[in-house]
Amino acid sequence: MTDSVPSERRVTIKDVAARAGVSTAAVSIALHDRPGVSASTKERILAVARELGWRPNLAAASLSGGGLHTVGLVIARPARLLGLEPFYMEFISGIESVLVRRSCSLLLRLVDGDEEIEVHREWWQGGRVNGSILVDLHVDDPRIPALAELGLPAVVVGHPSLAGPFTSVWTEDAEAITEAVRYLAALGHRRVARVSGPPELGHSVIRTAAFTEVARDLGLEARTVVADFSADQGSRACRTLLLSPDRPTAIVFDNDVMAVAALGVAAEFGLSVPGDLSLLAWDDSQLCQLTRPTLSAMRHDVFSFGAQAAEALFGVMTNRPPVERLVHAPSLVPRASTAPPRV
Amino acid sequence: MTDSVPSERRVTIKDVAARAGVSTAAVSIALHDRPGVSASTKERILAVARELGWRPNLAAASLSGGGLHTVGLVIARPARLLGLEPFYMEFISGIESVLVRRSCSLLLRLVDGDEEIEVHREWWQGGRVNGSILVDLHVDDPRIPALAELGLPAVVVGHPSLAGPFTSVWTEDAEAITEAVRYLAALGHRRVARVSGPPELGHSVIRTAAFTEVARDLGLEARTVVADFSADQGSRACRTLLLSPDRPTAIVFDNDVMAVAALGVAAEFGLSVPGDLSLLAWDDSQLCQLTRPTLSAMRHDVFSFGAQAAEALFGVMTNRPPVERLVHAPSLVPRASTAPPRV
DNA sequence: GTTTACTGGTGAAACGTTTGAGCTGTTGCG
DNA sequence: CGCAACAGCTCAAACGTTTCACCAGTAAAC
Repeated sequence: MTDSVPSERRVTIKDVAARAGVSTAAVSIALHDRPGVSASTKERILAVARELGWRPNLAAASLSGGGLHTVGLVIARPARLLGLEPFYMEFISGIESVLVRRSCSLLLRLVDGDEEIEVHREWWQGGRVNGSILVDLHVDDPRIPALAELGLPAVVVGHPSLAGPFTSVWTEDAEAITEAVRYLAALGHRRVARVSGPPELGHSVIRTAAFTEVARDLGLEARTVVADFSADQGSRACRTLLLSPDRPTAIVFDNDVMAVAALGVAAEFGLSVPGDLSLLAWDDSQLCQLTRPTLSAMRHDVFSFGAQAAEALFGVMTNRPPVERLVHAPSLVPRASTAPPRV
Repeated sequence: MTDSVPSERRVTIKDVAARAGVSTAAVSIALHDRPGVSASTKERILAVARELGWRPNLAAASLSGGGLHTVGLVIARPARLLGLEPFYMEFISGIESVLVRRSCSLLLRLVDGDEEIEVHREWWQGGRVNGSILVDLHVDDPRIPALAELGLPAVVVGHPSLAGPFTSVWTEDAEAITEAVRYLAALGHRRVARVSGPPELGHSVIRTAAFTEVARDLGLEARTVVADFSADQGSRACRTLLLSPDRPTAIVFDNDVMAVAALGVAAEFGLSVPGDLSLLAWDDSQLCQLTRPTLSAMRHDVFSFGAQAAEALFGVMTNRPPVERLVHAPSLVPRASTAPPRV
């Protein structure tokens, strides 16, 4: 194959201006649909721009402070864990669905440790993002004060009580887990357990508190075992529970991957699901419908969750007053993995 | 909460220069570790930069043509499908593992239709990316000539025969599927089938050809049914196969999601896996180990695949001579879903 | 017929960095 | 001693936009 010619010089706003017989300022104005040029010249400029195949150089634009082009997302989880977890990809899809309409792109970074703040600082001070979305909110999250001081426009995914001065988007976890436990109680379960995500995460704490409270109210025996969302630790946690003297007859999981893993553990133990053991997943993805038995789950529209976060971020970036956005409460989708306990 | 002060003015190279008593040029030189300043001044400059908390403004840098900061990735699949498919997130993780070491970020875009070329054009001409990774290569892919003409540094994930002038990174699919079919034949299967991905994809074509060829060589009865990687279509394809007069005793899938779905279909039909039907997945992710029975799979290290692609891209961006990189052939991981057919 | 207001535009500075040409002072060589 | 070579540094232009102050013309108001 012949080396393709790397094409002529990049066409700039200057070229458009020259060809249209106006100044670059006029071109800029026309392209942004701002008042200052007549309708006819605007048309002419736009036509020329189209004809020449002009594309904005956003590096230049962001240097001189114009436009919103990029939002940042940093995910701080071990890379290997991310593959299986459908959550993030769906969340990202949701974000993108909003960005695309605004011709905005997503800058993504996966980090292992706590270098997240530094990444945000580089991005923001480096003029590479116009705003960021913060996920996996911790209790007393150090990112909050750090990013607030930077003046970075951001939206936090997590409960407002943890979000400091930032706009936050969250789901009503407490309510959802209450619904879940009530449901299990209604089926007749008296000993329920929960396998949670990492206790540093804000929503883990919230769910744990609500879980404990509703169980007490209903007079159930309840315990929570900590895991980290991975299949491995989910299995381990499940084994721990099943080996305990008074093993629970129902288990709620903080995501779907762990619930799927638990299905395998139940098989190991020769327990039938849902006969001997009921399982309830969280973050209902297609995963839950692929297993046999299918998994009952707390459904949560992650896609539109991401979209909401992005919308909120645009609100912040365009200086609309901050709001707290409750997306919705996950709702119970009963499938084949939950049933009354055998007596 | 009080509005946090948006912090003082951004600290620029000029501030550093002033404080260190040198010119901005000297600072730039020192920061890039280029020859032109003495060791002592360099030290001084770096110290001042650190002290002042200077961060490079990459918008400015890329305007004046310096440095490699961003690589682009466009994924063109329906957003909803992306959630479940572990492939991309793992692939992205692999890319990131390389980028991070070079302080480079990933610009991501999900598109629905064929607007991908336009996105690349905007990114490249807009000075937002220094190079891109192309995935899901089609036969006669229109992106190849378009991007070649742009002069965009890129790496193609797919077979070199489809990559035009670009460096390509690929896995030896033909070899792998040959291994898979040989394995099934060795187990005693005489009627094998395959559920493929979309036929537009380059690797679908390659796999189909190889599958047909090896089956003929081995004297097997073979057929391929087309699907699109989704659980839904995977199930449908599987049903089609199981309803056919001479139903196959073994099925190979082009990804893992469809194989998992097939497990459910087998259950519907009252067929035991692997007794009545052997299933073999592709792109072995943790998903394959979560099911009961666990799924035999063609393992493929997607993470390092992504890493390789990123490495290759850096090669291209730094003008190292183009090479074709074979990552490796997927290898068979036998688990519980494959066995000799019941007679 | 002068002032006022507005429309439609221009010119130039600014954003923060890189880079190549040029300048200075010291050292080495003949 | 005179000149070349070089290290170490400075100057200023350039990258492509945006924006703000300003100006010319025209129309409306008085």
